[in-house]
Amino acid sequence: MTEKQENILNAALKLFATEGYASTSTSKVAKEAGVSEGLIFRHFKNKEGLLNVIREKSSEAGKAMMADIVMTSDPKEVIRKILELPYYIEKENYEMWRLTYALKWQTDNYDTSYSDPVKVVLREAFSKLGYEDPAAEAEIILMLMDGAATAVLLHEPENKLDILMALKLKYKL
Amino acid sequence: MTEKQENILNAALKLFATEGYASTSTSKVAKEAGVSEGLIFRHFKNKEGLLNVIREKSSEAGKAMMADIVMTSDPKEVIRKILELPYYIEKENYEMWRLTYALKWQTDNYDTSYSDPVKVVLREAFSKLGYEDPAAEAEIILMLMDGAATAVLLHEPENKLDILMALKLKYKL
DNA sequence: TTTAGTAGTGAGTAATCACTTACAAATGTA
DNA sequence: TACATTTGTAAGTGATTACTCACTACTAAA
Repeated sequence: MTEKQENILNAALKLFATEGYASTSTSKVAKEAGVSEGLIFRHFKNKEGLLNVIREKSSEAGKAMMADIVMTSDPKEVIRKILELPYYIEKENYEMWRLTYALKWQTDNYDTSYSDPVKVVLREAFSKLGYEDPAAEAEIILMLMDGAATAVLLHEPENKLDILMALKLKYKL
Repeated sequence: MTEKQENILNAALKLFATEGYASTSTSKVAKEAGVSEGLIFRHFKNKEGLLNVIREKSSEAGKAMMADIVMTSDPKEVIRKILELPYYIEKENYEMWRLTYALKWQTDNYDTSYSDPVKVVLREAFSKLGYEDPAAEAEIILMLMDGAATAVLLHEPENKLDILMALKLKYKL
């Protein structure tokens, strides 16, 4: 991965995340990256290829975060880690997550590859804890995580820590 | 509102919701609506004007749904109604909500005008019920609603009713 | 019946789109 | 050094974009 390739990827991530994939032109990406427009096509074949590389990187980052959770055996620990995820997104990864969440609403684009294994682990966790409907509880936790991530990414509530505390209390963590 | 105007609005809503605002051309909207492209600009000035009319209609629909909740006095009833919202979205309104949720991720576009009053009512409700941190609880309910709506709109979980039941149980409704 | 305003169209417009091509510069490799 | 490959650019390409313009058809009031 050369320096200019990374410049292109960084510029594309920034622009796709803030202005949207469809409304970001390849010429704008090139200008932001400080390279000629043709270089984008040399390295990434086409605009979608560029998006796919970014998506793949994001997907890997997501899987890495989930991998730790999937290996956790203590059920309360599993739930705690998932609830904490949105509140420990690092500033430098905001754009990546914004883009990921925005792309969810594109028609073709629904990927369960790294939420499915978590769902399984969650069901086991709630089962161990004696909850009545572990499948429903797993779904609820994921909804909660999704809603929390959306809130953090879009309007960053000022009582973040209070919310997380109240959440933990709910699950007696 | 003439018939052709409504045709344009319906076509635009459908296409904006399924393919995205930026990647839907005015010519595509015109074709879908069965009118000349020029008519769109006669009636709605420009592409953004067309979107704004749709947005305004959606916003009114949203406010109407919230109005009932804001006037409810019984605290448990307030919470129940909000949690139920995503599970009673009518099929005919799916496109409207999909578009609303997708547009949230557009930069300029964060509108709290009809979630703010609900937040106030929720805080009161949790306060009345003796919860320790009503502000955080209100935020959590809204996150839950948001996550549930996202789930329903994007992948329509097959255990919808179980989830809703488990949710109600959590708040002793 | 004249007049005026609105509804509607089809053929334009310049600008921008994603992408290609021809070629030069840099880099590796024998 | 000689040669092959990769990296990079500038100037294109046709297609599509949002939008305009000149015009006709229709409706309603004076």
